[in-house]
Amino acid sequence: MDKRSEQKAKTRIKLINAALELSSTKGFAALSLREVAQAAEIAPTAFYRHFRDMEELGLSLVDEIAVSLRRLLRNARKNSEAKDLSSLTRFSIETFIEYVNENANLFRLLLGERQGASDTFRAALRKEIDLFVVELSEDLDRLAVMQNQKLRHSGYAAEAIVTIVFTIGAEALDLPPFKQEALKIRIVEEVNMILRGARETSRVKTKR
Amino acid sequence: MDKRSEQKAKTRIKLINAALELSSTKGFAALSLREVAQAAEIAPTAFYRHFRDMEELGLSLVDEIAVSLRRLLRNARKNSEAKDLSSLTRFSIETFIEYVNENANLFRLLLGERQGASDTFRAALRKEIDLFVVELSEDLDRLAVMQNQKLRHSGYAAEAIVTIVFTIGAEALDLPPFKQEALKIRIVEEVNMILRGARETSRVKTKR
DNA sequence: TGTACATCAGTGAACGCGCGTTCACTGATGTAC
DNA sequence: TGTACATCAGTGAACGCGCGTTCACTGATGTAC
Repeated sequence: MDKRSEQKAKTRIKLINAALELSSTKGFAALSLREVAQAAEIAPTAFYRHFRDMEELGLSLVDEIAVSLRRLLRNARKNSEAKDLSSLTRFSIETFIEYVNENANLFRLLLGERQGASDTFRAALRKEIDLFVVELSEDLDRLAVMQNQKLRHSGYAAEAIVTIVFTIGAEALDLPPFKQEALKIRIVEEVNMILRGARETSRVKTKR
Repeated sequence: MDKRSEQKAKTRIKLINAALELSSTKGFAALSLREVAQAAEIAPTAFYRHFRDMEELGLSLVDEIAVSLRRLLRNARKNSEAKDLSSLTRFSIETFIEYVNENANLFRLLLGERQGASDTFRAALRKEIDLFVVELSEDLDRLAVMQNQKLRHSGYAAEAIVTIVFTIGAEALDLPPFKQEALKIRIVEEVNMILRGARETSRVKTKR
């Protein structure tokens, strides 16, 4: 690869990381172009070689989130075979919390700007979350078949689970590790509650 | 009452409303003291007669939210007698969506700053939401007794319900009224799912 | 009631500062011959 | 390979602007006698 474009790519990444880091404390909306440039160790004017303005940078951050979410899903699935539903749930939630800790800034952005940010920004984030819900919904259906069970409304169940896991999981960001264990338990309990509620108890269905 | 303090109170309310209105489009974090003052039609310097800084104003907004949430709860309870659980759920969620529409700006703030805002701000919001969860949890227990049912973990159920209703309900803010009906159905389905999962099917418990 | 003084919400000028953006530039890297 | 020119990521000065905050002030309202 070009030495020139290689260097450019590096600077771009520095900008993205700087924005990610700064946004985690004060929120993306409160960032200035100049402070991001400074944190990335370039002159403010060089910013424009990479992004038209802060909004465009923001959309790149959403892309980062998207890539990262897909990686999360892949990891969770990789180990999802030959397990009963209950330990799979537990395992997936642990994977998730781990991911949240490793990508704290990305995650804060994902949840923090879901409301309040610009329309474009908000829509882009919504799209990624919806995608995630669809994927989970398909996984739930597949699992149900494997376990000879039926789910009503796997779509609703998936949406409810994602909402719970993301929102409560976000609290992990403010907690010391030793308190995260209790959080995991809460999430696991609530997700199991949803799964139980989504299951068709065949006893009710078949007339005896 | 003092004519002077009466006037002062009016100006204070103007400041609060201005901040609420402005924050709904760009987020509270992005507001400047001067633009809030201008929207409230006072000189920037008069701001200091009411609040030490923007953070203090923010905490007053949280108070507004708190008052408003309590009013919501009271309304929902007022009509909660002599109804079966399913129509009560439906009714409560309708009350809630109505409330969200009427207090759109307060609600946007409540959800938007849950992440990302300053620590004080975030903690204050968390406290209000937790209070709400506790109240709902007690209501659920009371209802279960009335209906001769048992709930496991009414606390978890309440937390899951509040998370779902608030988060999905927030989407109502971006929707035209005719699309809100579908949203309500989604919320009702998901809440029922949680309630179903929380119910102890006595068949499982008693040994026949 | 009238008068003299105190209070205090709101004003307007002024300050230094960081902001986003423009512009002409530099100098290392890339390309054509 | 060497040379001459083109490209373009990053620079630094400069701009006008809105920011938060200070300060001495005004004038309506409140209070004491």
